[in-house]
Amino acid sequence: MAACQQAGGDEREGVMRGISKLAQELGLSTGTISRALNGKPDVHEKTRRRVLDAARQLGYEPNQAARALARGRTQSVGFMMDLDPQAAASGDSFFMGVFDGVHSVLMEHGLDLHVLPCPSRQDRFAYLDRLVARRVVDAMILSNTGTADPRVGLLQAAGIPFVTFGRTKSPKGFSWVDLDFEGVAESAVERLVSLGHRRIALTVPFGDLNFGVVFKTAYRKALEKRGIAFDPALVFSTGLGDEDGYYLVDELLGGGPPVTAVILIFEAAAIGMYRRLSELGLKPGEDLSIIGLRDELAVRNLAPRLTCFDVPLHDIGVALSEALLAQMGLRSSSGRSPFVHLRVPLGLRPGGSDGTVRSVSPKKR
Amino acid sequence: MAACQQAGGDEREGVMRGISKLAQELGLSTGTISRALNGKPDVHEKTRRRVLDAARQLGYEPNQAARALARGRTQSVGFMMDLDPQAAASGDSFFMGVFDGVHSVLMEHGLDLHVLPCPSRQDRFAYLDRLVARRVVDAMILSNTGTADPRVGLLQAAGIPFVTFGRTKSPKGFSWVDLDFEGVAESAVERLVSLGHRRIALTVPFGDLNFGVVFKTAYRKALEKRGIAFDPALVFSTGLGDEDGYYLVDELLGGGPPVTAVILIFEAAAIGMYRRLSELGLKPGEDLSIIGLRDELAVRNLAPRLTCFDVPLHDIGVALSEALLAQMGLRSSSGRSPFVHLRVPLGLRPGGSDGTVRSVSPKKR
DNA sequence: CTGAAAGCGCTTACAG
DNA sequence: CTGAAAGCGCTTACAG
Repeated sequence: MAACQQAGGDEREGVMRGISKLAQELGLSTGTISRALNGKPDVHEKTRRRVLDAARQLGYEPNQAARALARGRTQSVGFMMDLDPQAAASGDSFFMGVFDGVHSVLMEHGLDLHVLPCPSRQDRFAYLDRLVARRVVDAMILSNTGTADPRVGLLQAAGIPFVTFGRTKSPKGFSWVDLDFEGVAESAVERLVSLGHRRIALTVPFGDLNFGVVFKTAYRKALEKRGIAFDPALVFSTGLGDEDGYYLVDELLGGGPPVTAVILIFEAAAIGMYRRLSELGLKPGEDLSIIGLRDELAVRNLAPRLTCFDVPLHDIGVALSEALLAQMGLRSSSGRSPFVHLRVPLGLRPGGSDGTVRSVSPKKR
Repeated sequence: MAACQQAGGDEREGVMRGISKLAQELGLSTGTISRALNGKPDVHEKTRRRVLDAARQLGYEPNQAARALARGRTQSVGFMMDLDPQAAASGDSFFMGVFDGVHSVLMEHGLDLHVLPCPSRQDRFAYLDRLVARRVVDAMILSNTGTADPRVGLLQAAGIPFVTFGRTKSPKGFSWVDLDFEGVAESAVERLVSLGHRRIALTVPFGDLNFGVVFKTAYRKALEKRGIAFDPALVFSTGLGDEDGYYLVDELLGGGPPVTAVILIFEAAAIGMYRRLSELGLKPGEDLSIIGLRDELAVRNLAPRLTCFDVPLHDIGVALSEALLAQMGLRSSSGRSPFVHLRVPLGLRPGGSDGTVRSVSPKKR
């Protein structure tokens, strides 16, 4: 039956791919197909319907690479996430909720979200540089911003729309969304001072993360506003783990005039603190007041319950993508400035881990 | 000097982009540039060096879309992750470690990793279908496999190399890596039985996740092997939250002959269980023995320490990408079968949450 | 060893 | 309203 040469429509079908197959099938040019599919106005309604029907039936979707090349944009947004091994180990689900929020907004604009995980052993700048040079995405969301984050300049120079989740030292000239560390510091200090505390410690992250600086500055301002001198000796760096809190307790209580309260940047430390306090026969909320940052599963079973803050992850994601859309020119920026600078307020969730001050007499170890 | 037509190097530079700019700069054809950059053998070593130097200096990276279109592959791998709001809320950092492992292997083969988060409100099949049809990535890693997961058939039909993190009901014809739930069930049951327990409950996830079925089957087998009849009334479905454990306690103790031990699929439930037991004046490890699945931060501060298992996230990532490389033909499959079926063993971490059985007389509520 | 040319699968002015 | 054609920025047989 079959001739030795491939001939006729059937055999050819296998050869044509993508839009040209559709075109052949419908007896239309690829240009018309493209216009119909992309909702261009100058297509006969009947033609458009035929095209749409056929496309659905054949499961046709335009090839991403071809479309991106022709259009000069990929229609996708990258979210760069650090694969910090410490973060990975510490039950940090911070981003899942954010992604969901980002996605919900991007979808409406036909944009895809690609999470681009930067391996722990790789340089963040180099990783981003390569992505940008290759034009893998049209726009970027950066997280974990450093105090002076060179990635910002890279993206600016490349002319890629972007928004950061977190400020940098000089937060002008680009859009960012960040947690309202100022508000957190203010309400935590306010709460502790009103409970009678004067020696209030603070923990900040190791390394060059900008929010450590922001948090410290806000804490200092909140203290001084209430006539309490800032004491640099009361600022401690910690990691994300619970064990950081364990050792912190001795540092807090071991020195000169003991600290009576502490505000934690990484709430997981509270877990270790409770443990160590218990060993010392001391009680959180009585002998040492503790306020954590984020209410998350890992600290939710502490007794007494940890006083901390609600972080609206989904809302943060929404805010990030809306700021980004404005940068991409897909949404009119609401204000006079083209840049969004948004500090997301966190609501305090009072627990029992902070209380009125009382004289502590820790056992010297 | 300049004719009315654009002429000379300078004016043109702005116009030419990418490889042709490089070609012009060096006085070579784009073909030669391409071959030099891609390490093809038939390029003069001196030429190659010139090209490589110029590329580095100009920060040239081939445009991703153009390259993908020309080559017919994107050189990137997708990792589909569900943005389950429940998972997001429950501190699930499970994937970060896995990503890092995946990345470490893919890098060596010049492959990029794109995490493709499927929004909670979107259908997983449709989401994947679109990605595949658009040829966004060359290969896929799927997670959270359902009992009968239609995504497997989709990928098979499309001829896209893939591997799943998790089995399905019929785990033939494709590669998967999964936790060794059989080993977990066996060693948990073994441990509990040797402590004298006979009424051992099990929790499984809600919904159609395959590992629930696998876990239950393995549990049943482990029991029967020891002459203990399987009792379906002792299998409970729970979610990922700590509160699931809270209510579970009453279910376990409230019925007929009380359960003396439970094996948890989601260890966070232990948090709620400890809380509820404490309210009832009962003690984990004494009045009720508990074994959790994964050792994670959220359960690490329980006292007594929860008996559970170590999950080697990074190794899992490595295994996934190696299985995938074999599918992609980038690595010879070691065995006779082209498919990898790997159950990753988990090491037991003994804690104090399980102990010898003793008669429990819970207060009736 | 290098260049000229075709082609990857789309989109988009440009004619008609 | 539709088609023919050029072009997006690469890669890769094919000549030479």
